[in-house]
Amino acid sequence: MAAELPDTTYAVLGLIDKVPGASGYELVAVAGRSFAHFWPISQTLLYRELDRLANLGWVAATRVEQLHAPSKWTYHTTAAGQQALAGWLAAPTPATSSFRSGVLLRFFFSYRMHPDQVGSLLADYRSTLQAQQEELLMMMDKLAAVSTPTARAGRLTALHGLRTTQARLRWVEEVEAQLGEDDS
Amino acid sequence: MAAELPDTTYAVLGLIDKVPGASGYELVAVAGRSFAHFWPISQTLLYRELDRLANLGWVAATRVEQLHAPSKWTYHTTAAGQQALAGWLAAPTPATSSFRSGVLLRFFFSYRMHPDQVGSLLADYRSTLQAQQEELLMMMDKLAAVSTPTARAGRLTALHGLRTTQARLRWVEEVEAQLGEDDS
DNA sequence: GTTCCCATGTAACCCGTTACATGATTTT
DNA sequence: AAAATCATGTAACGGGTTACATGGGAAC
Repeated sequence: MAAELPDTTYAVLGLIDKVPGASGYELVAVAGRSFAHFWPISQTLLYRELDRLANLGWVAATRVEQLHAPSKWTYHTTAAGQQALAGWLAAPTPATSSFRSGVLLRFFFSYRMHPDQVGSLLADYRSTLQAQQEELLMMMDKLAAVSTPTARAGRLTALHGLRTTQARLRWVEEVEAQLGEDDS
Repeated sequence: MAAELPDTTYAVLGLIDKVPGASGYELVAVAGRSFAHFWPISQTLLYRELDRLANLGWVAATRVEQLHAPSKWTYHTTAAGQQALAGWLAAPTPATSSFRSGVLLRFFFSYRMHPDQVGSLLADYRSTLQAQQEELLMMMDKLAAVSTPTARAGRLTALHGLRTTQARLRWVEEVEAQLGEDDS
């Protein structure tokens, strides 16, 4: 019986299924632009998964020579790969979700900080959230122009991030208001 | 120059500073009840950090014999440990935050699923979110009764989780409504 | 008398990261 | 001449996980 594979393997498999004929280099870029917000993958890891998928026979690699750029490997899913992807999608989701926030961890110990340190912690958090928000808005804008099922799925995951980010921005304001009361 | 320590080390250090005289076993329980929502720590890892902190001289361990239970080690921060904690809190936060969601990853590939598979994916997601919400509400309720700075900090981090969870619940409804339109 | 709570630990694994290497081609 | 893009890879590390071991006292 085969050992269970990490979700990351299926993430890369799904990407190749979505963008057939792409090189590893291109897949890294696509991953960074698409699901990086809820499933980040580093370049090294993606290449490792490419190896694994090829060994499993789930993707096939083709060498492509280029004139104005170095040669590259391109990938596409095999029938077995598409079946594996479908099986993974059909299986019950084990609710694998992880969240770690350095900001919240520090805020949890904020009673050991000077009040203005707490202020700048929140201010920094707000600006990262705002940057995130703009990025997500741009992504959704770009996807709104396309009316394919894949674009819609991407747009809705971006919306998930946007709603999350907006709620957290409101939280920052809520907390700042509450802390402001005590300082006066 | 000392290698940089992971945030987890400071998380445990902060916990001991917050709950002095606790045993490793108790700290595991406290960590699970307090910052597990944004900084989960497994039992094994926490014990490893306890070792590290003792070796650093940031916490001191005391053996305590018990009559009706096995002997235990209890921990409290040293002056050096408190200084290290303060230094960590004062340093600029490198925005270490990571988020990985198995649900979103699958939803991103939902165009390869049957419509009712998407439906149950969302339904499952909703119930985990609702369970999370109730847990956070209970936590906030319990902390609202206490009016110490540490309780307030804990309550506000719980509020962060609550706002996040609520936004995601609204996202589920938003998405379900949008998918419902197409099925009819 | 089995199961739960207290209490600490070992072993093994591997996912994911950072840093670095290489080399050609194209743009500035 | 330098920097950016394309393209793939190696090496080393470590943080975090799961599974398991142990053992006594308490509770049901």
